[in-house]
Amino acid sequence: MGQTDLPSYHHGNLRRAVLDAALEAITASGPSGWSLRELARRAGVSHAAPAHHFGDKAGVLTAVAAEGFELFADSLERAADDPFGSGVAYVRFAVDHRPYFEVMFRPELYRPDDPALAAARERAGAVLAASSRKLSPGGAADRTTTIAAWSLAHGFADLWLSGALPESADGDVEELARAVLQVVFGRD
Amino acid sequence: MGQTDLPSYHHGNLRRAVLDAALEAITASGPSGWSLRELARRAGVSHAAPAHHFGDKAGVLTAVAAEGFELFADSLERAADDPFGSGVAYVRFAVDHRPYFEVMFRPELYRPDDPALAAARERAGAVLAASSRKLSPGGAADRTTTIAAWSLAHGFADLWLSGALPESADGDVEELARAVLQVVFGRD
DNA sequence: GAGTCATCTTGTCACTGGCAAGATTGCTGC
DNA sequence: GCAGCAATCTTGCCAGTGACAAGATGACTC
Repeated sequence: MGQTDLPSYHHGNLRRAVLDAALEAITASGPSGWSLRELARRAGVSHAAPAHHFGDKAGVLTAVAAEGFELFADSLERAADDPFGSGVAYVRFAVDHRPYFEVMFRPELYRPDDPALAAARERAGAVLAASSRKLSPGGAADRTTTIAAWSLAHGFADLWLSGALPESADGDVEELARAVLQVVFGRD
Repeated sequence: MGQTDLPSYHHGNLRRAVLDAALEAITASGPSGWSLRELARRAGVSHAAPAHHFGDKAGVLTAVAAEGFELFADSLERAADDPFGSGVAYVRFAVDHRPYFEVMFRPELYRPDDPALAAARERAGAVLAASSRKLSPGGAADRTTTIAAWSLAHGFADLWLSGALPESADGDVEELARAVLQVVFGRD
């Protein structure tokens, strides 16, 4: 019985543990309602351990945003055939991965020029642009239509998450999202 | 020469001074990038003075949100005749009163059940609802159209403020907003 | 099994939020 | 014109936080 579950000096995967703790904390109390030391406690390490991996609090949020944009790009890619489906996927991502979404579009929280983050953000942007290109193929209004579609999905997601829509309380997100997105995307 | 501009014990209008300092600080570094003590220093009072008026940090942000919703309702009222104009006013408000807007739709930052705030929020909501009622008069799709219009304006404003739109760098907000809003509001 | 280096700990400092107790001053009634 | 009162603001304090420095531990390599 030599081997016990005594905590070893080296955690093994502290980086992931801190990120997971951060996601939980953001879910519970927003992107600023927690401390680095609290994440350290949740991961069972000393108060200064997270700093080694992330530098500071902004470093943690940068990593969260980067991972978020990667997952976001994945989600959008799976629906890239169809602009309407991309819109639904946009809203679904916001609701299903709320802690990521709450950080991603708030660049003052992290370091927007971080290379890994910038790459992920641009990948997501490219997928989004490609899918919206199918909305109004060749037309001169391309850019305007793209921004309108993006704004609609983004605004709906943001209003839903903030609880501004009374429907947030009990309604079904996807059902309402489909009806709303139809207004611009013009089909079912 | 008896009367000098020596700082008196009583500030005179500390509440407003702290609010103004908060608005400046939010403009500079977001709704969480500052401390109560910093606001006190800016207002030239002791570190505990703001607490008397606002209780704590959430109290300051509650007051900011309440004032924001009042100003927001005022802006929307001036454009209430016309749904399209309301949409433009929505975006204008977000851009012209950015620090307010950045707090208003983030209820985890303040106390959403504060009476003054709730009243202001409901006033703004009522103005918005009244104006959007003119969009699709009598139709069954009323609620959906309303949410779509709201989402479009809100999403555009949020994306613009976050810098997600490349156009944020140099373009003219109102021009682009008008073009984008037209997609749902369907006129110029 | 010695050297190397990433990982994690301990210790520390200035700063923050929030509370308690006291000082100052405007105001109200007389 | 002044006594008493209540609002306003101050000083002092404490636990908790972010950030840094220096040292301990152990995994990995040759």
